[in-house]
Amino acid sequence: MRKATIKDVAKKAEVSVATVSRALNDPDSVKESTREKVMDAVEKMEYDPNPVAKALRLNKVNSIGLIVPNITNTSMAEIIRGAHEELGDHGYNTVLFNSGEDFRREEHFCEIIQNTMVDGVIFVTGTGATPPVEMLSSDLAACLINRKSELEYVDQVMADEEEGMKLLTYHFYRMGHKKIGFITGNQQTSATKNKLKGYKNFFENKEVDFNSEYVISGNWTIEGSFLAMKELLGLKEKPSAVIIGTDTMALGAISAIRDSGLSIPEDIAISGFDNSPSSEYYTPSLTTLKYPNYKLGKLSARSILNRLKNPDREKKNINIPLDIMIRKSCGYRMGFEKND
Amino acid sequence: MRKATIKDVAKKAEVSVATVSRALNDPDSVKESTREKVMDAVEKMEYDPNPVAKALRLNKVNSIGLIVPNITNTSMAEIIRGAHEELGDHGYNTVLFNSGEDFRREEHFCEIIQNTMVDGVIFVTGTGATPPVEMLSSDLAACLINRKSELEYVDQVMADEEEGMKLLTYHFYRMGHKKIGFITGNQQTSATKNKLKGYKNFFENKEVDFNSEYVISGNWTIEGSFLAMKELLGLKEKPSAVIIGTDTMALGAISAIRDSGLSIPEDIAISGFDNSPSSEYYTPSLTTLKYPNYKLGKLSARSILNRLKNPDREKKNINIPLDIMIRKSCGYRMGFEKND
DNA sequence: ATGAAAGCGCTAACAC
DNA sequence: GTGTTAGCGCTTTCAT
Repeated sequence: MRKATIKDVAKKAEVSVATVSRALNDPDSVKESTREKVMDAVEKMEYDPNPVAKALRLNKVNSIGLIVPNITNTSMAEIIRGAHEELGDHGYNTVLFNSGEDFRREEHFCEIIQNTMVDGVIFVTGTGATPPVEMLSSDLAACLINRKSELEYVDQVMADEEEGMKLLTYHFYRMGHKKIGFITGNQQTSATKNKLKGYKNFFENKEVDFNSEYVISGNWTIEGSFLAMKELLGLKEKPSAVIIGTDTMALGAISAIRDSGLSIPEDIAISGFDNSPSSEYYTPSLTTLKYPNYKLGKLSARSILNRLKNPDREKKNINIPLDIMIRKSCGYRMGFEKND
Repeated sequence: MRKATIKDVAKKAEVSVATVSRALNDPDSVKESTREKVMDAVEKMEYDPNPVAKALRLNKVNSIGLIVPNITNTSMAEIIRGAHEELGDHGYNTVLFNSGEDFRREEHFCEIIQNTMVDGVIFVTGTGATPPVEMLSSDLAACLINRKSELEYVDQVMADEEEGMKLLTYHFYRMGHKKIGFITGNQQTSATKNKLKGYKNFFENKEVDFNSEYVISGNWTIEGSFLAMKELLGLKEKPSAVIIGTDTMALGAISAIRDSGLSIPEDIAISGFDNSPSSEYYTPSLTTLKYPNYKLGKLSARSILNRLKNPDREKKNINIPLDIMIRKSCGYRMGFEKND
């Protein structure tokens, strides 16, 4: 049988279509007896309002596009999960676009999304170029995850590496460490600069002094990190804890410590930074910082929903602190902090 | 500026809206000069046809819902990737629903999807119950992945365990094995029955005889498999190759072989079945069968697209053979077969 | 080859 | 509290 329309329901309930619409969308505005008649007819005819007609009328489809570089990647999956959940909780659907790290497909998506039924777009960017958000018509709400954009109407939510570094440093401080070293990546990069900012900022508010001898570049390689750790270990007052800029570099630092006959975390406590999948299996397991992927997804969704409600609000930049992932290498024994 | 509509374009191009529509959707039906005028206006006004209006008029939204139990799972991600790609190639969007293995949410999705702008639904089912497809209004095309349904209008695409088992048996046969054992799971289950069918079917067309001594239940446990392998090894004519019903059970079989002082694959070649993530790291790495997730996604999309084209076609069941994953435990040395 | 107009199913402004 | 009706933006029949 043909799907029932509002007209059919109106006829059956012997009221006008307007009343049916009201009974459904604003029940209090119709008399109870009428409402019951309508609901009865709705039930009997298995009436489902046509979402397309509604969308046309209201100029609002209740869907958000989500463009990701690679669903296969588990961090990405977490982002999607977070965004999807938040959107769903607010009655929005998630329209997925997977570019497979292909910039041309990303561009293509930006093009076709104009002809797609979405109220807004969340971009998750991969390692590649910044997505061509400029292509987007300005009446589409947009939010960027982990990328910046100068566009005034494009919100962004990012993982806050500076804050993360502060967190890590403070964590060691709380455990009694006063001499905390830092093996950086390439110091020219903004990633390293941000971390350095977090590291330095920490000292400003503590009685511990910043010591430039404790900051050495590991040059983003395992070997570089090995050398850097050796250098730290050669200091007359060697640090009792060292933060290493990436989990991979930590591998070099670990072997340098072993090489010197020291043990982790007893003689020296360490942490990595980015929670690579294998860091859990290092010996000892590596304390590190984890991208809050689920939260990134969730907050980006919230952000775009807010912009939809208030299109003219000013650009919003959200920075999410990274989650600290406490494992054995930092010597903390009080159990694990919870992470999502 | 307000988004341009077809009316605006018509005015600018000094033609009727009908002509604009035609110029866009059926260019050959308008005079070249007119077409150019129209296209010019379209360009200038940055006109994008409103997809919602189009959808209302054509009663077709060009989107398919994809309900999955858990995006976080990598097999699921592959399914999504396959489906999304195929849908995209045919101009369809993918509306994602992630139930998080929660049956209540799955039910909820079945409910709201009636009020969602999709032309059809693909269900990927997890370990839980069969999704409540009966709830779906029959004018929504539906396709099930890895589950059966009696409903006449619901297509299904499944991984073909029987065919997979045949593949595996044939693989050993090709390598010269005549005595091929099979350690099954619980023999009451349909999964085991299907595999057994594949195993037996193989012998029907070969000069090798089926030998019931070679089929022993490992009872789905590591210990059971250990015992089963011991039994096979104790046969006067012990098999030279053994297929084990699950990768996990293979662990028991492996230790039984070691325990008997035999080595894999030199003395006895083995394979597992389901490509568990760790099977690659067994010693030796385990030859096994892999679910063709990407293909499952791709074919389910194709299936639903076909049904949309031809709503009255008869129910279609697609069985996809599992991909063989050749590693060291089977003794095959000619390189790896390709897998997606 | 082109235009006028109906209508997809719904909501909301207006009238009563 | 309820009905009438215009109109969201598009495609398509029917005329011309």
